[in-house]
Amino acid sequence: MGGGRAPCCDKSKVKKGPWSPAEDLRLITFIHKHGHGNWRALPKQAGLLRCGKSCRLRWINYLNPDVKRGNFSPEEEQTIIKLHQSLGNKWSKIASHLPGRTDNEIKNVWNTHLKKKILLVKDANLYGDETNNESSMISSSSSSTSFMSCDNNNIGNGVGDDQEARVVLSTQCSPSYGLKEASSSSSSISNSSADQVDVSRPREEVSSLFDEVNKQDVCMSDEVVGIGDPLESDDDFWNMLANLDSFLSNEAQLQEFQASQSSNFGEESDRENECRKWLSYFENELELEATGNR
DNA sequence: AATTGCTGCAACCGCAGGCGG
DNA sequence: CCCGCCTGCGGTTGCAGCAAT
Repeated sequence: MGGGRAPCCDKSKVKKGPWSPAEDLRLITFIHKHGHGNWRALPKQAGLLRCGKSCRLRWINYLNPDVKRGNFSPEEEQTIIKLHQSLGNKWSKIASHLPGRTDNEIKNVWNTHLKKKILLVKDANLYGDETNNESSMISSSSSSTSFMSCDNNNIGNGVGDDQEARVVLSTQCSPSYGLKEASSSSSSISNSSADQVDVSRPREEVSSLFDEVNKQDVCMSDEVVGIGDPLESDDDFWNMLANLDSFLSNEAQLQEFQASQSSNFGEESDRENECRKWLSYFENELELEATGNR
Protein backbone atom coordinates (compact mmCIF):
# COMPACT_ATOMS: atom_id res chain seq x y z
CA MET A 1 0.00 0.00 0.00
CA GLY A 2 1.79 3.01 -1.19
CA GLY A 3 2.35 6.46 0.09
CA GLY A 4 0.07 9.41 -0.11
CA ARG A 5 -2.39 7.87 2.24
CA ALA A 6 -4.17 10.36 4.36
CA PRO A 7 -3.14 10.28 8.00
CA CYS A 8 -5.53 8.55 10.32
CA CYS A 9 -6.26 11.81 12.02
CA ASP A 10 -5.17 15.40 12.21
CA LYS A 11 -2.14 15.06 14.44
CA SER A 12 -2.20 18.70 15.34
CA LYS A 13 -5.66 18.48 16.84
CA VAL A 14 -5.34 15.39 18.93
CA LYS A 15 -3.86 14.92 22.32
CA LYS A 16 -1.01 12.48 22.70
CA GLY A 17 0.66 10.85 25.63
CA PRO A 18 -0.75 9.25 28.74
CA TRP A 19 -4.48 9.09 29.19
CA SER A 20 -6.02 10.98 32.05
CA PRO A 21 -8.60 9.26 34.26
CA ALA A 22 -11.26 11.61 32.97
CA GLU A 23 -10.50 10.60 29.42
CA ASP A 24 -10.66 6.97 30.44
CA LEU A 25 -14.03 7.55 31.99
CA ARG A 26 -15.36 9.15 28.90
CA LEU A 27 -14.17 6.33 26.75
CA ILE A 28 -15.47 3.64 29.08
CA THR A 29 -18.83 5.25 29.45
CA PHE A 30 -19.22 5.85 25.77
CA ILE A 31 -18.34 2.31 24.82
CA HIS A 32 -20.55 0.85 27.49
CA LYS A 33 -23.46 2.79 26.16
CA HIS A 34 -22.82 2.89 22.45
CA GLY A 35 -20.22 0.27 21.67
CA HIS A 36 -17.32 0.94 19.37
CA GLY A 37 -18.58 0.42 15.89
CA ASN A 38 -16.40 3.05 14.32
CA TRP A 39 -13.16 3.85 16.05
CA ARG A 40 -12.41 6.70 13.75
CA ALA A 41 -15.60 8.50 14.61
CA LEU A 42 -15.61 7.52 18.25
CA PRO A 43 -13.32 10.24 19.62
CA LYS A 44 -15.47 12.99 18.24
CA GLN A 45 -18.69 11.39 19.35
CA ALA A 46 -17.30 10.77 22.80
CA GLY A 47 -15.84 14.23 23.05
CA LEU A 48 -12.28 13.05 23.21
CA LEU A 49 -9.38 14.88 21.67
CA ARG A 50 -7.78 11.63 20.71
CA CYS A 51 -7.00 9.70 17.60
CA GLY A 52 -9.30 6.78 16.96
CA LYS A 53 -6.37 4.45 16.99
CA SER A 54 -5.36 5.75 20.35
CA CYS A 55 -8.86 5.15 21.70
CA ARG A 56 -8.88 1.64 20.33
CA LEU A 57 -5.52 0.85 21.82
CA ARG A 58 -6.49 2.25 25.16
CA TRP A 59 -9.68 0.24 25.25
CA ILE A 60 -8.19 -3.00 24.05
CA ASN A 61 -5.14 -2.91 26.24
CA TYR A 62 -6.37 -1.41 29.46
CA LEU A 63 -9.97 -0.37 29.78
CA ASN A 64 -11.65 -3.45 28.43
CA PRO A 65 -13.02 -5.33 31.44
CA ASP A 66 -11.99 -8.59 29.85
CA VAL A 67 -8.35 -7.67 30.09
CA LYS A 68 -6.62 -9.66 32.75
CA ARG A 69 -4.24 -7.61 34.81
CA GLY A 70 -1.42 -8.72 36.99
CA ASN A 71 1.41 -11.16 36.87
CA PHE A 72 1.84 -13.69 34.16
CA SER A 73 1.63 -17.17 35.57
CA PRO A 74 4.35 -19.68 34.76
CA GLU A 75 1.81 -21.51 32.65
CA GLU A 76 1.14 -18.38 30.66
CA GLU A 77 4.85 -17.81 30.21
CA GLN A 78 5.28 -21.30 28.99
CA THR A 79 2.43 -20.87 26.56
CA ILE A 80 3.95 -17.70 25.22
CA ILE A 81 7.30 -19.33 24.71
CA LYS A 82 5.82 -22.33 22.98
CA LEU A 83 3.63 -20.24 20.74
CA HIS A 84 6.47 -17.91 19.94
CA GLN A 85 8.48 -20.87 18.78
CA SER A 86 5.84 -21.83 16.30
CA LEU A 87 4.38 -18.46 15.40
CA GLY A 88 7.23 -16.02 15.80
CA ASN A 89 6.39 -12.42 16.57
CA LYS A 90 2.72 -12.88 15.84
CA TRP A 91 1.68 -11.30 19.07
CA SER A 92 -1.97 -11.10 18.26
CA LYS A 93 -2.03 -14.79 17.42
CA ILE A 94 -0.26 -15.59 20.65
CA ALA A 95 -2.62 -13.36 22.54
CA SER A 96 -5.59 -15.21 21.11
CA HIS A 97 -4.39 -18.27 22.97
CA LEU A 98 -4.17 -16.39 26.24
CA PRO A 99 -7.58 -15.16 27.27
CA GLY A 100 -7.46 -11.77 28.88
CA ARG A 101 -3.97 -10.99 27.67
CA THR A 102 -3.30 -8.45 24.99
CA ASP A 103 -0.77 -8.56 22.23
CA ASN A 104 0.90 -5.45 23.56
CA GLU A 105 1.24 -6.95 26.99
CA ILE A 106 2.64 -10.19 25.67
CA LYS A 107 5.02 -8.32 23.45
CA ASN A 108 6.29 -6.34 26.39
CA VAL A 109 6.72 -9.39 28.56
CA TRP A 110 8.57 -11.14 25.80
CA ASN A 111 10.88 -8.26 25.10
CA THR A 112 11.58 -7.44 28.71
CA HIS A 113 11.71 -10.82 30.38
CA LEU A 114 11.34 -13.96 28.38
CA LYS A 115 13.65 -12.98 25.57
CA LYS A 116 16.46 -12.17 27.94
CA LYS A 117 16.05 -15.35 29.83
CA ILE A 118 16.06 -17.45 26.74
CA LEU A 119 19.16 -15.67 25.55
CA LEU A 120 20.80 -16.43 28.84
CA VAL A 121 19.93 -20.07 28.49
CA LYS A 122 21.26 -20.08 24.99
CA ASP A 123 24.53 -18.43 25.92
CA ALA A 124 25.00 -20.63 28.89
CA ASN A 125 24.39 -23.74 26.88
CA LEU A 126 26.74 -22.63 24.15
CA TYR A 127 29.50 -22.41 26.67
CA GLY A 128 28.44 -25.57 28.38
CA ASP A 129 28.34 -24.00 31.75
CA GLU A 130 25.26 -25.67 33.06
CA THR A 131 26.06 -25.22 36.70
CA ASN A 132 26.56 -21.52 36.67
CA ASN A 133 23.84 -21.21 34.18
CA GLU A 134 21.01 -22.00 36.46
CA SER A 135 22.08 -19.90 39.36
CA SER A 136 22.89 -16.96 37.15
CA MET A 137 19.53 -17.11 35.52
CA ILE A 138 17.71 -17.09 38.74
CA SER A 139 19.65 -14.23 40.16
CA SER A 140 20.04 -12.19 37.05
CA SER A 141 16.49 -11.18 36.65
CA SER A 142 13.66 -9.79 38.58
CA SER A 143 11.75 -12.95 37.89
CA SER A 144 12.23 -16.02 39.94
CA THR A 145 11.02 -18.23 37.16
CA SER A 146 13.81 -20.54 36.18
CA PHE A 147 14.55 -22.00 32.81
CA MET A 148 16.09 -25.28 31.86
CA SER A 149 17.11 -26.05 28.39
CA CYS A 150 16.30 -29.50 27.17
CA ASP A 151 17.08 -29.44 23.47
CA ASN A 152 20.00 -27.44 22.27
CA ASN A 153 19.49 -28.48 18.72
CA ASN A 154 16.57 -26.21 18.40
CA ILE A 155 18.44 -23.14 19.32
CA GLY A 156 18.24 -20.59 16.61
CA ASN A 157 15.96 -22.63 14.44
CA GLY A 158 12.78 -20.87 15.26
CA VAL A 159 10.47 -18.82 13.17
CA GLY A 160 11.34 -15.35 14.26
CA ASP A 161 14.51 -13.56 15.11
CA ASP A 162 14.13 -14.47 18.72
CA GLN A 163 13.65 -18.13 18.29
CA GLU A 164 16.48 -19.27 20.45
CA ALA A 165 15.84 -22.26 22.54
CA ARG A 166 13.30 -24.74 23.53
CA VAL A 167 12.87 -24.19 27.16
CA VAL A 168 10.84 -25.54 29.93
CA LEU A 169 9.52 -23.36 32.60
CA SER A 170 9.51 -24.58 36.09
CA THR A 171 6.00 -24.29 37.32
CA GLN A 172 7.08 -24.58 40.89
CA CYS A 173 8.27 -21.08 41.09
CA SER A 174 6.12 -18.05 41.04
CA PRO A 175 6.82 -15.12 38.81
CA SER A 176 7.97 -12.16 40.76
CA TYR A 177 7.75 -9.79 37.92
CA GLY A 178 4.51 -8.53 36.75
CA LEU A 179 2.80 -5.59 35.42
CA LYS A 180 3.75 -2.62 37.37
CA GLU A 181 1.01 -1.27 39.52
CA ALA A 182 -1.12 0.67 37.18
CA SER A 183 0.24 4.06 36.49
CA SER A 184 -1.73 7.11 37.26
CA SER A 185 -3.02 7.15 33.77
CA SER A 186 -4.22 3.62 33.75
CA SER A 187 -7.69 3.09 34.98
CA SER A 188 -9.60 -0.10 35.00
CA ILE A 189 -13.01 0.08 36.47
CA SER A 190 -13.86 -3.53 36.65
CA ASN A 191 -11.97 -6.65 37.47
CA SER A 192 -13.07 -9.75 35.71
CA SER A 193 -10.29 -12.02 36.78
CA ALA A 194 -9.85 -12.09 40.48
CA ASP A 195 -7.16 -14.73 40.46
CA GLN A 196 -4.30 -12.59 39.33
CA VAL A 197 -5.64 -9.20 39.80
CA ASP A 198 -4.48 -6.96 42.50
CA VAL A 199 -7.73 -6.33 44.24
CA SER A 200 -6.50 -3.10 45.64
CA ARG A 201 -6.21 -1.64 42.19
CA PRO A 202 -9.59 -0.07 41.73
CA ARG A 203 -9.30 1.88 44.91
CA GLU A 204 -5.91 3.20 44.06
CA GLU A 205 -6.88 3.99 40.57
CA VAL A 206 -10.00 5.83 41.41
CA SER A 207 -8.07 7.81 43.93
CA SER A 208 -5.53 8.44 41.27
CA LEU A 209 -8.29 9.98 39.29
CA PHE A 210 -8.33 12.76 41.81
CA ASP A 211 -4.62 13.13 41.63
CA GLU A 212 -4.68 13.37 37.91
CA VAL A 213 -7.57 15.76 37.71
CA ASN A 214 -5.77 17.84 40.26
CA LYS A 215 -3.00 18.21 37.78
CA GLN A 216 -5.43 19.57 35.27
CA ASP A 217 -4.55 16.86 32.89
CA VAL A 218 -8.01 16.83 31.48
CA CYS A 219 -8.16 17.95 27.94
CA MET A 220 -11.74 17.58 26.99
CA SER A 221 -13.12 19.77 24.36
CA ASP A 222 -16.43 21.26 25.33
CA GLU A 223 -16.86 22.38 21.79
CA VAL A 224 -16.47 18.90 20.49
CA VAL A 225 -18.86 17.53 23.04
CA GLY A 226 -21.36 20.08 22.12
CA ILE A 227 -21.41 19.13 18.49
CA GLY A 228 -23.93 16.39 18.10
CA ASP A 229 -23.04 14.97 21.44
CA PRO A 230 -24.54 11.53 21.53
CA LEU A 231 -24.48 11.58 25.28
CA GLU A 232 -27.00 14.25 25.83
CA SER A 233 -28.81 12.00 28.20
CA ASP A 234 -25.65 11.89 30.27
CA ASP A 235 -25.54 15.56 30.92
CA ASP A 236 -25.32 14.99 34.61
CA PHE A 237 -22.30 12.86 34.24
CA TRP A 238 -20.45 15.26 32.01
CA ASN A 239 -21.54 18.16 34.13
CA MET A 240 -20.13 16.39 37.11
CA LEU A 241 -16.84 15.96 35.33
CA ALA A 242 -16.86 19.53 34.20
CA ASN A 243 -17.67 20.72 37.67
CA LEU A 244 -14.95 18.59 39.08
CA ASP A 245 -12.50 20.04 36.62
CA SER A 246 -13.42 23.60 37.34
CA PHE A 247 -13.56 22.96 41.02
CA LEU A 248 -10.12 21.51 41.08
CA SER A 249 -8.67 24.08 38.78
CA ASN A 250 -9.28 26.71 41.37
CA GLU A 251 -6.06 26.76 43.25
CA ALA A 252 -7.47 27.80 46.55
CA GLN A 253 -10.11 25.18 46.38
CA LEU A 254 -7.54 22.71 45.31
CA GLN A 255 -5.51 23.37 48.41
CA GLU A 256 -8.62 23.10 50.46
CA PHE A 257 -9.38 19.83 48.81
CA GLN A 258 -5.91 18.53 49.44
CA ALA A 259 -6.00 19.69 52.99
CA SER A 260 -9.25 17.91 53.52
CA GLN A 261 -7.67 14.79 52.16
CA SER A 262 -5.18 14.78 54.97
CA SER A 263 -7.52 15.81 57.67
CA ASN A 264 -7.85 14.41 61.17
CA PHE A 265 -9.39 11.22 59.91
CA GLY A 266 -6.21 10.36 58.11
CA GLU A 267 -5.44 10.42 54.48
CA GLU A 268 -6.12 6.78 53.90
CA SER A 269 -9.59 6.56 55.31
CA ASP A 270 -10.58 9.76 53.63
CA ARG A 271 -9.31 8.55 50.32
CA GLU A 272 -11.11 5.33 50.84
CA ASN A 273 -14.36 7.08 51.40
CA GLU A 274 -13.87 9.17 48.32
CA CYS A 275 -13.00 6.13 46.34
CA ARG A 276 -16.08 4.30 47.50
CA LYS A 277 -18.21 7.21 46.48
CA TRP A 278 -16.63 7.26 43.09
CA LEU A 279 -16.87 3.56 42.63
CA SER A 280 -20.54 3.46 43.43
CA TYR A 281 -21.09 6.44 41.20
CA PHE A 282 -19.37 4.79 38.28
CA GLU A 283 -21.14 1.56 38.86
CA ASN A 284 -24.42 3.33 38.71
CA GLU A 285 -23.36 5.28 35.71
CA LEU A 286 -22.13 2.24 33.89
CA GLU A 287 -25.04 0.16 35.08
CA LEU A 288 -22.74 -2.30 36.70
CA GLU A 289 -23.64 -4.41 39.64
CA ALA A 290 -22.87 -3.47 43.16
CA THR A 291 -19.30 -3.01 44.29
CA GLY A 292 -17.17 -6.10 44.35
CA ASN A 293 -19.11 -8.08 41.81
CA ARG A 294 -16.82 -7.31 38.95
C1' DA B 1 21.43 13.08 49.55
C1' DA B 2 22.28 13.47 44.79
C1' DT B 3 23.28 11.49 40.51
C1' DT B 4 23.40 8.01 37.09
C1' DG B 5 21.96 3.93 34.81
C1' DC B 6 18.64 0.37 34.11
C1' DT B 7 14.16 -1.70 33.68
C1' DG B 8 9.64 -2.17 32.21
C1' DC B 9 5.23 -0.40 30.86
C1' DA B 10 2.28 2.54 28.06
C1' DA B 11 1.62 4.65 23.94
C1' DC B 12 2.79 6.19 19.24
C1' DC B 13 3.93 5.35 14.43
C1' DG B 14 3.84 3.39 9.99
C1' DC B 15 2.51 -0.33 7.27
C1' DA B 16 -0.42 -4.25 5.70
C1' DG B 17 -4.69 -6.33 4.81
C1' DG B 18 -9.65 -6.46 4.35
C1' DC B 19 -13.65 -4.52 2.54
C1' DG B 20 -16.95 -1.71 0.16
C1' DG B 21 -18.04 1.58 -3.50
C1' DC C 1 -9.92 -3.91 -11.18
C1' DC C 2 -8.93 0.25 -8.81
C1' DC C 3 -9.24 3.34 -5.10
C1' DG C 4 -9.94 4.93 -0.60
C1' DC C 5 -11.21 4.05 4.13
C1' DC C 6 -10.80 1.61 8.33
C1' DT C 7 -8.92 -1.62 11.46
C1' DG C 8 -5.34 -4.38 13.19
C1' DC C 9 -0.53 -5.53 13.81
C1' DG C 10 4.26 -5.23 15.03
C1' DG C 11 8.23 -2.30 15.90
C1' DT C 12 9.87 1.34 18.40
C1' DT C 13 10.18 5.05 21.65
C1' DG C 14 9.27 7.98 25.84
C1' DC C 15 9.28 8.19 30.42
C1' DA C 16 8.46 7.01 35.29
C1' DG C 17 10.14 4.28 38.93
C1' DC C 18 13.73 1.88 41.07
C1' DA C 19 18.40 0.37 42.16
C1' DA C 20 23.16 1.15 42.31
C1' DT C 21 26.93 4.19 43.06
